[in-house]
Amino acid sequence: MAKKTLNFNEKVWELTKKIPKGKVSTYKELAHALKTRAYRAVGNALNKNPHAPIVPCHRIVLSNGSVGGFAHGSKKKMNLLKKEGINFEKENIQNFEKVLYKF
DNA sequence: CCGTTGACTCTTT
DNA sequence: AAAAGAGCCAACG
Repeated sequence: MAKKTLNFNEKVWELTKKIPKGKVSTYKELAHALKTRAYRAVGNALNKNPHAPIVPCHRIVLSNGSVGGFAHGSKKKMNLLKKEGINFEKENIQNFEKVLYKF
C-alpha cells in the first residue's frame, strides 16, 4: 500500500486549512508544497471545494497579489479578507509579502 | 482515450 | 510597463 492516502484535491484543502487567520497564501506556494506545478489544478480543486466553510479558500490569492477569483465573487473574497485583517489597495493586497504565509 | 477547460504562473514581445 | 504566448497539471465530457 503506502500510496498517497490523500488525493491531490484533499492535500490542497489540508494545506489551505493550515493557513492562520490574518494571513494569505498563493496557488504557487500551495503547488510547491505539494511538489507539483499544477497551479491550475490547485485552483480547480478549491473551486470544487466540497469543504466550503471548513476550508478558507478565500485566503488563497494570486502570486501577483491580486485576489484572483472566487466562486462567490472576488468582491466577497476581498471583503472576507478585510475582516481577517488583510488590507487592500484597490484590487491588490497591501503588505502582500507580510501577510503571505509560506509552508 | 483524446480534447477542452480552468479560482495560475512564467517568459517573451 | 503592459500585453500576448507558452507551459503545466488535474478533472470532465
